[in-house]
Amino acid sequence: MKKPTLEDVAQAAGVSRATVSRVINTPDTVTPELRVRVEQAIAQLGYQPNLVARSLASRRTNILGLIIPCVAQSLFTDPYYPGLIQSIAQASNANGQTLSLFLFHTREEEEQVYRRAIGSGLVDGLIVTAEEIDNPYFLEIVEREIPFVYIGRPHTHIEHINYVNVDNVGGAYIATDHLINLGYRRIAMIAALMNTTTGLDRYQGYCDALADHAVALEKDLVAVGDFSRESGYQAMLQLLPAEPDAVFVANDSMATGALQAIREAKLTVPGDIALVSFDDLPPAANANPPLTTVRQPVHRLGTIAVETLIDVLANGLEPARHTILPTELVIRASCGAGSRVP
Amino acid sequence: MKKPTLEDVAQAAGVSRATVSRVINTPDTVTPELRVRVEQAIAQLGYQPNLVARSLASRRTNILGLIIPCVAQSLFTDPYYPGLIQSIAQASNANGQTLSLFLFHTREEEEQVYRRAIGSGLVDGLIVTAEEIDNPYFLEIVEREIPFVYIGRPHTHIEHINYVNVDNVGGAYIATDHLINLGYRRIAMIAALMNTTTGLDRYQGYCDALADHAVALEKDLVAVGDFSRESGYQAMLQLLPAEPDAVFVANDSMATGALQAIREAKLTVPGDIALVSFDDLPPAANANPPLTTVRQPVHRLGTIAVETLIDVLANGLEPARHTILPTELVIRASCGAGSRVP
DNA sequence: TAGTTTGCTGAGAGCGCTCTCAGCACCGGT
DNA sequence: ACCGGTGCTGAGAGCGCTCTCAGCAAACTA
Repeated sequence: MKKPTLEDVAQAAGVSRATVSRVINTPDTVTPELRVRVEQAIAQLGYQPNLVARSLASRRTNILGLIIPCVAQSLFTDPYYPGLIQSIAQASNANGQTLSLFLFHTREEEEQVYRRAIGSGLVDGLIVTAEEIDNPYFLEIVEREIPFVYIGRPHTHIEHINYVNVDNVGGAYIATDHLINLGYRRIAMIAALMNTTTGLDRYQGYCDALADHAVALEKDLVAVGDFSRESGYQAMLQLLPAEPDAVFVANDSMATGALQAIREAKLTVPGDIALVSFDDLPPAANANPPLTTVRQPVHRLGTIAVETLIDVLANGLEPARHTILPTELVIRASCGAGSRVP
Repeated sequence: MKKPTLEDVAQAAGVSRATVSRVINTPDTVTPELRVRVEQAIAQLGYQPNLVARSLASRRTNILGLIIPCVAQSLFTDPYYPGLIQSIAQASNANGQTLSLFLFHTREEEEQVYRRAIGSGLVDGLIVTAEEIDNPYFLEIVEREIPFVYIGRPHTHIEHINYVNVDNVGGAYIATDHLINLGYRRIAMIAALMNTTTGLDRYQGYCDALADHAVALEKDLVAVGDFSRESGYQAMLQLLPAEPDAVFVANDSMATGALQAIREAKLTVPGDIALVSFDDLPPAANANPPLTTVRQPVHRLGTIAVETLIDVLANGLEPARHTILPTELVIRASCGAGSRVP
């Protein structure tokens, strides 16, 4: 049995195609009597509109694309992306949109995936995360004026980009500030990828806090990782000889790595070294000891990204929308607050 | 500037629409001379086919749907799904398909999401994970003969379901068998949700192994969790009074919870209690001590699911395809192998 | 009463593509 | 020279929907 079409419903109800379309899309423009007849026909035939045909005719697919370049497999190891994907999916549902996921790992995949996401008419708009700022495809999105929202902070040299981001500078500041207030002075940092704005901003906040308290920034108290647990472990190994009394780590995953390095060095947290990190994803609360960490509102990040995109779709690209979400320090055991007299 | 269409390319190249279409879809049926002319026109105009129009005409969208019911937020806490999503995305790319993600958390969302995924013509086929077996929408997929692949083992009372699964019974068997061979005798199990086939199968493997070695199955050596870390913690608490010398835990997340409960009881792993779990996701290797665990090939699971679906799409529903992937025991510290003389 | 205005409905023209089918040139076989 | 292939191409009919616009009756204004 073939799927019924608008035409079939129209015939069954003894009206025109246009009227059935109206009953579905703008019910209040149809006489109640006719509407009921059409609704019955729809129910009886089990009619469901064909979204593809609708998209072609209306030039609106109601599909949102989410682009995530899976550099360094971090999608797999860091719970940040699952949370983001989930919230974006949820927000898409709430707005009646379908979500298409564009992940890629290699350059060839990237080319192919972007081709499908851009200019094929498949998606109405795009949410882009963690893309390198000078990526040619990313620039193409901007130039072709495809409605999109960036998650993160784009480089400033491109104007009029819609984005939503968390306050990384501020979060890193309060984390470092917290350590200083607890009386620590040799505060190290395990920073992250300095070619990402996130890595840059968190380092910035650390520097700002030190400066505001007139604590000198020492070169050998800063190590750099790549957000992964393993890199946190290595960075901590590198930091240990400098004998820090506290470490601010740019994310939770690296902090768990650092924790292991400290444990293996027969030192304790926070007794010998205090730790504060960033993200507040599940590993933070589950670590031993539980991590004091800066919570970023991942869920709101996704929700607002979708809402911003919907707004752009409805009201045009101008003016550019920017949202910076506040962060919050979650105090647990690893910073030594409570066990310590400043 | 409007997007160029087939018609525009045809005019620019001085051929018919049909010929341009052929150059794009079946290039070798067109005279080289014409083909070159068309290709130049395409390049010059920057033409890209409109996928929506193509879908409507060809009745093939090349979109695959992935349905994940986010019961109990486990998508967020368990790294299983991120890995699965990633592999499915990658396999979709490799097969020139676009992936649409259908997640939902509430009943209303479920209704809405399923409506969009089924019968709207949006997707060619579906990959369904972890759905309750008596879910009405799931049954609808089966009845309407929508091409789909189930990830997991469906209940046997529905025939002709394509599925791909890991050998949960076998994996649980080798895990338990391993503990028995190491000389443990009071082997407890933290099982998982007995209304899932995964939970059931892993329990089955445990029972089988005990039976084969003539070790009695004791009621108070079995506790049940829901795959979450927290439930593993609770289950371990419940098990502790029965004084097991080893525990087989149905997944890694619960094992990390169990680890914490054991640590808090001032007992050591594997000294006082040995632990073996299931999954081999990142938390397993990163735990303290590292977990001996049964590795399931998550990546292949996703790849094969996609390939099976593509096969169904190309060659029809019959016969039903079943794939069971083998599991493998990864021996680390938590089982006490090496430190123990059986 | 005539002339608007208003409110619904149906006809029909697309949306941009695929795909069948007829048409036409050209081939070799007889 | 005739005929049945063979290989390409173009015309045109959809795919299932939206949306404009004309048409028409009822309601209002003067």
